Amino acid sequence: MRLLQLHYFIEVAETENVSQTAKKLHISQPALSRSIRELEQELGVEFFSRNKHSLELNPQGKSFQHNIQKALEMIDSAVIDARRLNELKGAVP
Amino acid sequence: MRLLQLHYFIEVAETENVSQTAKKLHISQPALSRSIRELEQELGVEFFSRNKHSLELNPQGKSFQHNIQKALEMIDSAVIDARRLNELKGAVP
DNA sequence: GGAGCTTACGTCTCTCGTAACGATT
DNA sequence: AATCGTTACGAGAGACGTAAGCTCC
Repeated sequence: MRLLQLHYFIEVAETENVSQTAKKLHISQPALSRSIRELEQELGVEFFSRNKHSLELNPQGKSFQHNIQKALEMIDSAVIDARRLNELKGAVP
Repeated sequence: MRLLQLHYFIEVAETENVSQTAKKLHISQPALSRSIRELEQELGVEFFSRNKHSLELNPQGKSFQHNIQKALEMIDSAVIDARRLNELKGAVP
């Protein structure tokens, strides 16, 4: 499970469209399709209902989307907080 | 920023000892040392005070440790929840 | 001198993009 | 016929382990 895969998943979950998301993320369509599929295989969970032509987020996918989105936001905040503390370093007289 | 790097950071932050943590994680000492350093370089923040022989977690490091630990737990929970929903799939008559 | 962190280097795995295919509308 | 998702393959980048160097107790 890679961090980038999780970001990719969030974007695809919002649009339910790989081609469109690939353009937005500036990566190729196959690379994005593979990332999502490998994530599902590794976790042993299918997040999308596939009919060989389109994707639809299922209940597991919706749950995962919600939880992972919060986790990613938390990581972003952790970085921002650390950088802020780093800026203040030595600012106390 | 890799997910594995964050896990490594959490472990090293707890012990403040790379060698010991490397044995526990079953990776080499240099690989672990590099992972931590690369994480710091990428984020532009130093998490440890170094005196060329030992490490000590600084305020930025403590903040990051706390926040990232919660984020990683949230990711774990997200996976568990998704798997649970997957098991229940089709269980409703 | 022993314990600990870092740098150098070769190898190997993995990810990506291009190309080709199958399916659906 | 056109659009969308998936698979195949070659190339490039990245991560790890071994070996070597340097510092502190």
